[in-house]
Parts: sequence; structure tokens; C-alpha cells
Amino acid sequence: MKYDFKAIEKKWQDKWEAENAFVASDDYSKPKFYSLVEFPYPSGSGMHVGHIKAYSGLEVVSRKRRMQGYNVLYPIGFDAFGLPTENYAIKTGMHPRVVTDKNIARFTEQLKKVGFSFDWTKVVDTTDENYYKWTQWIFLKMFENGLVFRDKTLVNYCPSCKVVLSNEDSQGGECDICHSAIVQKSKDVWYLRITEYADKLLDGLKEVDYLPNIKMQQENWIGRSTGAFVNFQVKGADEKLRIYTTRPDTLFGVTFMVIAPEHPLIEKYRDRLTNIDALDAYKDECAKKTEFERTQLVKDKTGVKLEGLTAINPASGKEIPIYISDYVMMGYGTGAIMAVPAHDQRDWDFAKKFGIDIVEVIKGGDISKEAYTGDGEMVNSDFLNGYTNKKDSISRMIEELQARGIGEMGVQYKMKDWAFNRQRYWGEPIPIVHCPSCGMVAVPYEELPLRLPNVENFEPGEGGESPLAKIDSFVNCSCPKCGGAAKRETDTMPQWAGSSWYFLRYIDPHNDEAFASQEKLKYWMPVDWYNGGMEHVTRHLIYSRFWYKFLYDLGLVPYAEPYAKRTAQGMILGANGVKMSKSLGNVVDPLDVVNEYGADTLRTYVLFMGDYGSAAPWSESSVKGCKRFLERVADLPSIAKGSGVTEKLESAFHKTIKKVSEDIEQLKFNTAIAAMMGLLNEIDAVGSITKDELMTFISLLCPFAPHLCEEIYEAEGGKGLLSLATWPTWDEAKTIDSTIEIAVQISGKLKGTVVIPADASREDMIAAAKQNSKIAAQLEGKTIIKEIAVPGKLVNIVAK
RNA sequence: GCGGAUGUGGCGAAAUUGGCAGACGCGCUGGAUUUAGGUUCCAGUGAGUGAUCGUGCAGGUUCAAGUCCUGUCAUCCGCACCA
Repeated sequence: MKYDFKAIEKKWQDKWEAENAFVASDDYSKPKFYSLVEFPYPSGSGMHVGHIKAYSGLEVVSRKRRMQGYNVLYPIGFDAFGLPTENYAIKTGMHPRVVTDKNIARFTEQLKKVGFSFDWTKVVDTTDENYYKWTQWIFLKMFENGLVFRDKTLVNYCPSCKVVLSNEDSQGGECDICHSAIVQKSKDVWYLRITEYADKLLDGLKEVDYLPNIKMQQENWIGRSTGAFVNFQVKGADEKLRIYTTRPDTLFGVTFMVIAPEHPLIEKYRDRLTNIDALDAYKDECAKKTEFERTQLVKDKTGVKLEGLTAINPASGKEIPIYISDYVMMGYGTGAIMAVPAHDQRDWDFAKKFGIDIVEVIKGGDISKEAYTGDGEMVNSDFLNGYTNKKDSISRMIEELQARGIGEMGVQYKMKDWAFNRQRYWGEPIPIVHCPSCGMVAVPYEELPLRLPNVENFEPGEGGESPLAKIDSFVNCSCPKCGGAAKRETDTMPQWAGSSWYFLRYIDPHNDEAFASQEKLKYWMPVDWYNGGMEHVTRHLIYSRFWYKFLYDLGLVPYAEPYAKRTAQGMILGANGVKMSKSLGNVVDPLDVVNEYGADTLRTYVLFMGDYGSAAPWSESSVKGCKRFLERVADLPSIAKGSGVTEKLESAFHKTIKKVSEDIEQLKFNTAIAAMMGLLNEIDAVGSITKDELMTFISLLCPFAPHLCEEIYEAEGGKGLLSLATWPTWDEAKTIDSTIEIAVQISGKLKGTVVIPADASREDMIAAAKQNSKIAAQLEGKTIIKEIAVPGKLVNIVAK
């Protein structure tokens, strides 16, 4: 058969669409399979080969499931709010709506050209008002339930994008979008109280099937630690200085305290501090630094002692000094620490520099050289002396603290509340009204969606004000509560909002009454398999689990966790082994590959190039190799005239069916394809196959190269669509060969092989090995010490 | 610094419970077809003339180690003064 991939691919893509081949049905009697991939941000530069790899994995699984009789939901959509579109719109003068529509149309066309079996009737667009209506609706539910609050704090601000960023978006001290340096700025910020769900997010990980490193990253991100809060009496004042520690048992070793430069104690006791000028100066210096500089740079400890205020160590009763230093953060714990220089390296460094006492309370190290952080016997600690187990000494101390009313057990998280607003136009408007008499008032549900006003000018205001603030007709409104004149909130939601619940909307995308019907949610949830990039496992994946768990607590979704299983694909690197980038000129456009080699080749190659979860460089010649494979498959019908089944090929078929079926389930597409290539080599060596065997072959290959396989199937008289035909099954008995070749070793070294019946006993195996002339010759004159036979594998004769 | 992962031919990579290292593909070499290039097909392809040696390096356990243990080096990723 001539492999005219262009004609074939167009033909079958049209046919699948015309016949609604991949539309998930509402037939609840069938077993369901919901496979989810991260929907793309429709950027102006079009699709990247990375998208193809990301979607090809579950594409193969989904296609296999359909052939196995499942009702499959494999949806796609567009996460289209966000800065790149807005920046592009500002640059070109086009409206973001127009830009977005154009980009979505382009992505859609590209995705269809690759032949993905998405259910195109359920496309979701986060910027569609019928979608963001429900994003706002969920936000209001959170507002109603006390999970939304506003606070004035120092925030990460990107001077270039003129936007406030979450900690997650400003990692490493630079803006996630434009990579400019982040500065700290005081702002009114909307927060979602995600910390309230910290324990639930952590505990929920126990019941889901995520890759171990994904779980670990989430655990690190949430960063739960247990310890104790202890209140230190400030001397001569009716004031307690509260600290958090994970090692309350080292309390007897506390020789000073450190508070963050922004700690309120300073303001409160300004009058009593005799060196307030020095303290203010230090504080100013710190304020100038970004959090990045404060935390990232390895440097000497700095700080200033509070003159005029001291604290009392509640264990030893001794008076101890208090310092301010930037190594203590206001944002973690209570912004104050008890310093135990003998057993904490940071405290040790600080104590050495400022000449503070170092008191050993755990034996085992040399505290004159460095802090000792290991375990050991407690000393200098009164009632704790003699304890050697960390757990016991900690719980004993907590008992004591509670008995004396100066402290209690406590839990802290690294995760902070989620800064949930941006001063930008292209996002979901936050549906809140500020009323001079009623305060913050929710926009009534029946008024949703609160639409983005259609305006010409959407450039950000000076000083980081939202573009919406300039639109009087949007801002001025009446209070939903009292009817008086009020002003709308002008900030919009961050880009992560829309993606936090999109997988629920796919289930019922055109519903006007609810974000999705309960009946459908019950059938389709949870997502059976979610695949995406490693870069999203701490942000999007945590945010969306949070939203989902919130909805679960309201009884609006049926299961406690949204995703039963989560995997991740590896990146595709440029041919030179580094990340693809425009500036390096190593970007591969998937459409070029489709045009030159065909979609089937592209799909096969991205899955064949290596382990699905690992990064791998692009190789054009390997693409050609995959094309060659498909061309040879296209020629298979010419030798499918065989009438008799050969035993050898039959066994090879059963082995391949098994291998491909099992490998797909483990995302081992590279070895699945290799197995089919190997089978093809065997077929060519034999020179003929039966028509049934041909049909089996193209059924196995169909999820990878569906256009070509459909074409062959039709040409051979197959009924209906191959994509909806039956997945082949294997007979375990036929995967086992009757005779096998085993290795023969002498003293662990390979010396030859013998062919024996597969069910030979150990004795027969050894006998057969000894009969082999080469082996016999080598054993000549040697004493046999030991004989080992492993059925199906080898014989090892230990001889001297 | 802490946590995690990885290290196998010229290249991408395979390799149940320890059991013939290098499947499959690329590349390369030789041959056939072709006016030629390309394509396609056939044969070969870890190193070494050889006995043998070979999975980052050094040890160890074992009849047997890519796989298990100890140490070490390198690379990548995540977190990062988290009290």
C-alpha cells in the first residue's frame, strides 16, 4: 500500500469528527474511564512538541480503554486568562478576547491535525463567561465560608509586569512570567485560606496513587512540622514573647532570643528601647532587601541587641538578651525564636559573633567547634537529664510547659495562604463590592457572571492599580445589601483560578444550573488518571485539590480526592540536549513534523524516544526511523495472504499482545513500540501472515498510529471504526515456548547455551548442559563442587 | 546545607523476584537495486587478534550483581536561615 499519510490522516480525522467517534456518552451502565491532561495555555506561538508528548500518553491509554469497552472521557480545553495574552494585546492593540479566540482556533486546528481523540463537544475555555461565572461562584462560596480574607502586607511585586505575585510565582526572587527581579511592596491583598486545608491536603495523599516524587514534593511544599509554642516573660513588662520551636526539650540551653526586624514588640516598646535609632536603621536596611536577598545569600549573621528589654528563660529562670536579626522571618511561626546556640548552627553562628553563652544540653558533639544537631543524652536540663530519646524528652517538656501554663504543643506549615488577586485586566473579576456602610459585600449569585467590561484601554495603572479601576461604569455600583452607592473590587483573580476546577466542568460543560450536575459528577468522578508536567505538581495540583476538597466539604462533589492517579511526562529537549528555546533556535514545530512525516509518525516518535517520564533530546533521524516502521506496516497487507498459522509467529503475537497491553498501563510506550517493531521483524523473516494476524497487529498499533491503522482496517474489510473495535487478548499458554535456550555457566562464567524443553527438570537441565561437547571439554579433569539450575534461565556448574 | 533522582555502546535507550548486559531504534561499515543523490532491501556493528574484558569509581555479599550492601565522585531536579 502506498503510504499517503496526508490523504489518510485528513480522511480519518474528518470521519471521526463526523461520526462523533470519541464523544463520551451518558450511558451510565458502561464502566467509565476519565483521563485528564493539563489543558494548554493558548499562547501566540502555537503548539510545542512538548504538548504532543504530554497528550500522547493518555491518548494511547484512552484509545486502548475505548477498545476495551469503556465509556471514556478524554477532554481538552484552554486555560486562556493570563499575562502573556494581555501583554501581547497591549503591544499590538488587539483586544485580549480577539487574541484569545485566534489562539484557541489555532491550537484547536493543530490538535486536530495530530488526531488526538479528544471529546471536542466538551471543550472548556476559562475566559468564557459561562465558565468563569462558576469560577466566581465557587469564590463566593469560599467567601461565604470564611476562606477569603483581605490583608495589608508586604507582597512580591513585579515592577515590569506591574503585578502582585504569589510566593509560588516568584520563586528564586524573579517573576515567573518575565523573570524580572521581584521587589517587596505593601499592598491590600486578597487571600484564600489554603492553610486551613493543610492537614487535609497532606492526609489525602495517603489515599491516592501519585508518583512517589510527586507526593514528596507536595509534602515538602505543605511543610508540616510539629513542635511547641512557648511564652517567654519579658522582664519588667506585662508582656509575653511567644515563640515556636520543634525542639522544646532544649529549653534549658536557650541563652538568647531573636525576633524578626518587623516584629511588633519593637513598636510597642519604642519608648523603653534606648537604642531605638540603631534598631530602626537595621530594620530599614532589611526592608530594602527582597526576600530573595534575605534568604538566599549565604552570609554572616547580622543583628542588633534590644537595649532596655530582656526576657526570662522559663526553664532556667535566667535573664537573657533579645536581638533582632533578618535570619528570623516574620512569615513563619511567630516571627520570634528561642535561640539554642549549642544545637542549632544558625544560633551558634550568631552567638559566636555576638559573644553569647553557649550551653550544651545534648551530649555527643563538640560545641566549641560547631552546633551539635544529633541525638544524645540530655544534660544541664534539670528534670530532663538522662533522657536519650528525642521523642520522650520533647513530650516530657510539653507536659511541663502545659502544667505550668507557659506553652503548648503546636503545628506549623511552610505553606502560606494563597495571594489571590492580580492588578490586571485579563482575569476573572473578583465579585465583591466595597460599601462604605456595609463593608465587603458579595455580588449576589444571580448576578453572576460579573462580566469583564469590554474596553479599549486595558493597560495597568501606575503604582500597580488594576486597569479596571479606571472604568467608572464598572467601578460605580450600588451595594447589594443596603442599596447605597458603592464601588466594585477592581482586582482580578490569578491565572491559577480557572484551572483549579476545570476537570469538573468537562463533565457537564453546558450546564446553566450548576457547575456540573450531581448525577454526572457521581458517575465520572474521580479523575481516573491525570497526567501533566512536574512543574505543576506543587502549584496547580495543590490549588485544585484545595478547591475540590472545599467543594467536598460543602457536599457538592462526591469523593474526597479529585485525582485517583497522577503521573508526569518528561520534557522534550532540543537536538543539542538543552531545553528548547527560541533564542537557541532549537525549537521543533510539531506541525512541521506532521507535514513532513505525518501525525502518526509524530505520535509514535514522541512515545518511542525514551522513557516517558524522563527528558530526552529530539532526534530527526529517529523520527525517520519511526516513519520507516509505519511504511513497513503499510506494506503488511501485501503479505497477509497466509492461510496457515505458524506456531512460531502465533507465539510471537501472543507475547506482543501481552507486552503492549501491559506496557501501556505503565506508560512504557517505548518498549511497547519496540515490541511491535520486533514482531514486524519476525513477520518479515517468516514472509507471510494471516489476515487475522494483520488485524491483530493494526489493533495493537491503533492507539499509537490510528490513521494508518484505520486505513488498513477499512481496506481489509473491517466493519465500523477500528478505534472502537475490540482490543486483542492473549492466551498465556501460547506465550510460553515449548523449547527454550538456556545459558550454561562454569563457575559463574558463560560458556555456552543449550536448547532444552521448557518444562525440563533441574536434573535434566544439568544433564543436558553436561552433554554439550564444549561444556564437557571444559569440565574435563575438574572436580564439580556445586551444580545450580534455575528453570527457564540457566545452569551454573561450579568446578575446580 | 537539606531532600529526591540519575549515571549502561558513537547516540536515544532495554533488561520480573539477583540469573545469557546492550532488546528496539538511530548512526556507522560492506553489499544489492538506482544514471546519480535519496529511497528501499540484505549482512554486520560494545571493546579486544586472542584467552578475555566490559553497566561512573573503590570495596563487599553471592555459585551468580546493571540490579543488594558500604563508601566515593559526577550530573540534574526540588526546597532553602522553616526555628
